[in-house]
Amino acid sequence: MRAKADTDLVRRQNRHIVLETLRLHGPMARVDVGKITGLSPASVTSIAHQLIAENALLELEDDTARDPSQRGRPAVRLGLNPKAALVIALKISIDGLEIALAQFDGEIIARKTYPMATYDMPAQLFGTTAISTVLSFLRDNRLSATDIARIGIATQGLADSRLGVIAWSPAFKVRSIPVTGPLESELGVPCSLANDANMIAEGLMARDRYTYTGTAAVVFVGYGVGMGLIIDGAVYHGATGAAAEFGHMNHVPGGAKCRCGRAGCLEAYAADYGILRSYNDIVDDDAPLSSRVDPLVMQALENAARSGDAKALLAYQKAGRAIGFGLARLIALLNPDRIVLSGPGTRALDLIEPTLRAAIDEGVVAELRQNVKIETLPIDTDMIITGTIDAALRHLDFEIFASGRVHNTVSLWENVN
Amino acid sequence: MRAKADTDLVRRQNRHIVLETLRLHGPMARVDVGKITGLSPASVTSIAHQLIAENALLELEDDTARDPSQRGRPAVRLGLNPKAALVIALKISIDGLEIALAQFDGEIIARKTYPMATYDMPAQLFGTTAISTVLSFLRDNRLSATDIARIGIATQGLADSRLGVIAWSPAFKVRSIPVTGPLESELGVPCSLANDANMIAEGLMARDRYTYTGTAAVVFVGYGVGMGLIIDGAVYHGATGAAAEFGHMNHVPGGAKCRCGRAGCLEAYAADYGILRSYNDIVDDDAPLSSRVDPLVMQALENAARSGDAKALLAYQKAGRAIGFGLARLIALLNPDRIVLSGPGTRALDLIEPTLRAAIDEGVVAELRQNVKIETLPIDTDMIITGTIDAALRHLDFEIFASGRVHNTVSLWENVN
DNA sequence: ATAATTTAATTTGACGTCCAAAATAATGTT
DNA sequence: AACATTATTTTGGACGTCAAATTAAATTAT
Repeated sequence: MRAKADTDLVRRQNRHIVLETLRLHGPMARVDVGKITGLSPASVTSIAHQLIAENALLELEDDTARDPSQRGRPAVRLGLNPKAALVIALKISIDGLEIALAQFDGEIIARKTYPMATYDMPAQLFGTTAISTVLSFLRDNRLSATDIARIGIATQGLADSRLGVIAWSPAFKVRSIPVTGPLESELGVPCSLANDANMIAEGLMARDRYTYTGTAAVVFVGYGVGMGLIIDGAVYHGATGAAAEFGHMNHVPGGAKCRCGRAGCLEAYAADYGILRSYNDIVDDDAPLSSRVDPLVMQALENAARSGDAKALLAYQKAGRAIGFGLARLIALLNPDRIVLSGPGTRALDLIEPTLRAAIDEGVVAELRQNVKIETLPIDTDMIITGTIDAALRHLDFEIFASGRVHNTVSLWENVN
Repeated sequence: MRAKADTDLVRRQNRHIVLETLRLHGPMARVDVGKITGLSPASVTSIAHQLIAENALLELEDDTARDPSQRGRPAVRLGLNPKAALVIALKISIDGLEIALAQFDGEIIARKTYPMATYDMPAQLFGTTAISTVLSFLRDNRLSATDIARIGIATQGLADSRLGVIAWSPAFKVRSIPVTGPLESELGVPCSLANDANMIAEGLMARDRYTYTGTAAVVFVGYGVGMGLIIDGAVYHGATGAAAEFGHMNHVPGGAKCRCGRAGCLEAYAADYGILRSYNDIVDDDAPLSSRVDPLVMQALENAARSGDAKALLAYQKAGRAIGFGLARLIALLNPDRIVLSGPGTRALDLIEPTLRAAIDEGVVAELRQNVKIETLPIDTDMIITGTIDAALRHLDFEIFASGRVHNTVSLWENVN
């Protein structure tokens, strides 16, 4: 049941859509905000007045884009105040921690990748190491933790975003690694943890808001197989925040052993290491190969397949069939309107696509199949970082609009300059 | 992006939660509505005044429940006006059409099952037959189509609720059967078509609103295997309204032939006819048996399995394994917090449950498995009808609250009496 | 019987929001 | 310099919620 509504809710909602409009379309005049949102010019004026007073918005001076033959009073464009707040994105990988610093307008103003031997770390050590790494990053940028409004953290594997714990990840030997707890208590900054594929979906939505309004599944194929699920125009996180573990959706009961400890996961057939194993003809119940495969090795395998190596081609076909049946199952269950294939693995799309499409046709009834658009998108891994930033900023939009009072951890213009 | 808000939205929203509260908890005093919704007594008075004037609510006279030692001015209970509107639920089965007539308060005041040889019908004939059946039902109840505010239709198989067409159903030999189109144009009543398992989920939510707030999957096992998916406290319909075809989610690529025309669907192992086929040892690529199995036959098979018939037991175990792996895949993908097993097939739960649970444990990583509650619920098939009514009434709540003006097809008290 | 007490519902007045319309501002055109 | 045009702000009315005061309708106490 929805909560009761009052005039306060009205203002919050309308402040929110003004912020969202400017974030989505970039700076524009008050009139244009009104046209897009449906708000009257009077209301836009009033809301903008508030948000400017709170330093969330700025009136832009540059009339460079102005047409000199345009009659009438010139429009004053409104834009997000880049200095309204700073957010940090953290990306956890098997061999390092990537940190990016972004302004309220989304511009990344600093980034650095720190080597970190995550795999052999005990569970408690990760938090303290991450804290000192972030602090060092902040020092290098002449900032302190109090200047940061929010930290978003993306990880491979199974993230329990409700508890802020990495339940399991290929980047770690151990399980149950607490992340947001130590970071929040030490740095005093609100943190959120999520799966990296979900953050790619966030990035995609930030980039192309009007395309992803219904239900879409974004598949990310590479060293692993991930998925971000967009349901009714919002990234779906599930009960504990671990949703859309497409890579560990079972493909064949009792099949190939997976990094996660189970047998027959889709990933064990379609991730880099799975394809390589197929090629090497290792029996299914062997332990999985080292989970990170050298890209050059994969490149060589692709070339071999393209130049007629039947065994190599078969390995890719097996991968395509696994992904295809996984998608067929997803289509039957969720009836999505769009599936996006992305990730480094799509370089070999010519090798896997025929069996992938055949498997979908074989695995799901035509009436369901025909309503879903399947497309390929060249998404670089950097979208994990940008998507994490987008998600953090959207959260701030909500905080700022929701309270009317700026959250106490949000650095206003005065604090930063 | 959400739409802009104004005072009109506030009233609509608050009218809606007042109606919803009364539908959920039954009649109560204005004060209590205020306590539950968080609205002030003044606002409840104002909203109730409007809704009473529109004949959506009534002040109840019966103070039977009143405690005579209760001091103070006696509370006047508000209740949904049973005569505010009438809705009809239609349930399409392979051999008949069930019709139920319900009041605005949800009480079913008439129902009848009409024999109808659906299976051999040409696609266009169903609509005209259904229309004349509904008209005959209405005549028997001294009503005309203009007295009906809404018709909800539930069907087995794949319903495209966006187009109002049955894409495919075991009740019909042909495909693409238009349903809402002919009914709406002939009767002049808004109609909606949905899958029967989705309507069971609607009924479950109407009964137990506070249990189903997050993500839950309701499995219905019987002559087929269906599923209703509740996501974020609302039944999920997917892009075309065909969502949650769990029964036709592939289990084994190239496996047993299914009624839908594909091979290896979960249903082909776990529905009555699938279990019977397993028992009869028919090779997988044979055509499926007749899709409706006599319950007595299934009863005999169950008894055989319980008294030590190894082949019969194996058939049930195969069914459990198919459902288990299907649920494992669903858990990996959606990370739900609740799975409900229901339907006539759960009579044999003792036979299928051990392999079902083993398959889940085998098919999904423990960290995901442990967060989902799996329970069994004795749901009778009648919940398809009641759930369809619940869904139709909730839609009316929305219409009434949304417009403030009662929809023109809604019969008010004056029209009916 | 009558007053006091208690609880429910309504009325009143203040406040916040949106919007239409009028007023003002800032430019180009004649 | 007056006019036309476009953007923004101001004004005043409509409508929502709510707190507080008032009214209503019962029981209990005297």
